[in-house]
Amino acid sequence: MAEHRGDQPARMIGQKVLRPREQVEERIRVAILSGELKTGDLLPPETELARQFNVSRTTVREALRSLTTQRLIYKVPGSRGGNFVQLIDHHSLGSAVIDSVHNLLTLGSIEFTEVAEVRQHLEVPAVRLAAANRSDEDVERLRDIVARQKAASVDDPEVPKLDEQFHTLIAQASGNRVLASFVSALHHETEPVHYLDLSPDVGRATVRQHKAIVDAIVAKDQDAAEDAIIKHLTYLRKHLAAHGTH
Amino acid sequence: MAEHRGDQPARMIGQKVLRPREQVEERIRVAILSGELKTGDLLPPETELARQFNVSRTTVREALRSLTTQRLIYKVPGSRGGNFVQLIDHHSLGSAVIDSVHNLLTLGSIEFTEVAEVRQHLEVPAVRLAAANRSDEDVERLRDIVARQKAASVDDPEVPKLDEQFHTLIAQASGNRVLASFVSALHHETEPVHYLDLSPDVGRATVRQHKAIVDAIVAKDQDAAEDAIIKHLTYLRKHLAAHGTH
DNA sequence: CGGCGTGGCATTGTCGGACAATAAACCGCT
DNA sequence: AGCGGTTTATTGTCCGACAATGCCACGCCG
Repeated sequence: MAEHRGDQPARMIGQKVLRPREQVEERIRVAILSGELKTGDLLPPETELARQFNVSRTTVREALRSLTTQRLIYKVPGSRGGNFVQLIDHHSLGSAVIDSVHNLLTLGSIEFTEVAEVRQHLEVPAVRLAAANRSDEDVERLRDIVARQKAASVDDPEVPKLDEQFHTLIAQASGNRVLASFVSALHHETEPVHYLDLSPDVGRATVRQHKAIVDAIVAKDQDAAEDAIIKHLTYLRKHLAAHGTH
Repeated sequence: MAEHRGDQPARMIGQKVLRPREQVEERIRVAILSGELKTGDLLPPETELARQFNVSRTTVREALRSLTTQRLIYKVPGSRGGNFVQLIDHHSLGSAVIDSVHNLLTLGSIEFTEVAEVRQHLEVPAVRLAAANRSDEDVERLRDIVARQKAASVDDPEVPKLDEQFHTLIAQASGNRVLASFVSALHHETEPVHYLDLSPDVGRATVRQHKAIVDAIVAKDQDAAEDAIIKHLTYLRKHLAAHGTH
């Protein structure tokens, strides 16, 4: 182990030269993705990693910074701190989509309507699958949400959050985690607008439509669920366009 | 400008303390997302940024490393190199989805079938929109792809790439860039399997079905397009299950 | 005159070491 | 036993230096 930096001679031709930082980053990434390092595991201290890889702590830190931004690890300062392996589940996909869509929207590289359109197209299979695959707990959670929506007044700041939870819950009940992540993420990015034009009438209608959707899911009636969600989405779209969505 | 580091006293209560790296990163991010810095623009050298922000180059570099990982900038070493503002369009969304889905699949946090299922659900609205919104150039490109697929032999290494291009082109023809990014990304992650069991018979049938889809899109017949894609997807699913997808 | 190596130069990449900031654990005083 | 200061392990930042990179200009040579 007396090898020193800078010795990658006589290797396969055409092999791209990897900078030290890239190699360190890749080695740690592979260790995580292969399961060698599991969720919650604490990596060795940066000085120790630097010693093991035989690079400077600066290089190790750049690799760790990149992995942190990729959400593969998270950093905790302090005595018992360190670099921990981040939990990586389907919510990561949702976060990634949210970030990217948010950037694209503020830059004007995509239109708001494109996001909303995709979300609506995803919600139809989501309710159908939910009606097919829902568990009893799903039903319980959905009824709870609808009850709280009925109780909330239209100017309650909780309203948008409840609506997002409602649609997210349905997507989760579908049993397809990719679908759930997409619906949740796209809903998160399209929600703020709903919040604007919310009259008591619209609020009551929304709750009624939500209830119809839940009833269909409870009855495991896929066609009824599809009808209900389409009515709901159509209703919302109408009451958005009326408000002038720039 | 004689202020020195470390002086953030007497500020709004509850205001989270931001580390220097976070502040630098945020300032640059805002500059990019606000349009102050445009695609292709060259940032000042790291030493100059360090001087302007009154932090060390190390800190600037960590901020830039994070922004690089987020694909907001890219770095070029060398004399005329520097940190450039990355092009941020809807393809960024596709890349983000690909990366995240890939991680989740190799970690076993999501199932392959979940990804394939969502993709198939998205392809239906994609062909319908394509039939409605296609341009003449879209038609040209699609016909070109199908022609090349017909010409290619089943063991041609181009086959998977052509299939991905075909489905991606349809999604692009829909006019919805979010939809196009999703379909393209999910297809990219689910394609390798198709590649396995590919007999000449299946190859011919695939080309025939592709042609039917294109014909429907050319005719702007949404219902026919939906029928055709559903037949195609069903056919593929059957010939995948037969092969035993672990 | 034109190609081509070659050395200069600006910039990023890495190094090494020091110190500051952080936060948990420890210890001692009451 | 509670409380507060102190120790300690680790990440965060600073500094200065040098290596690596890759464009550019210049000059050598054909």
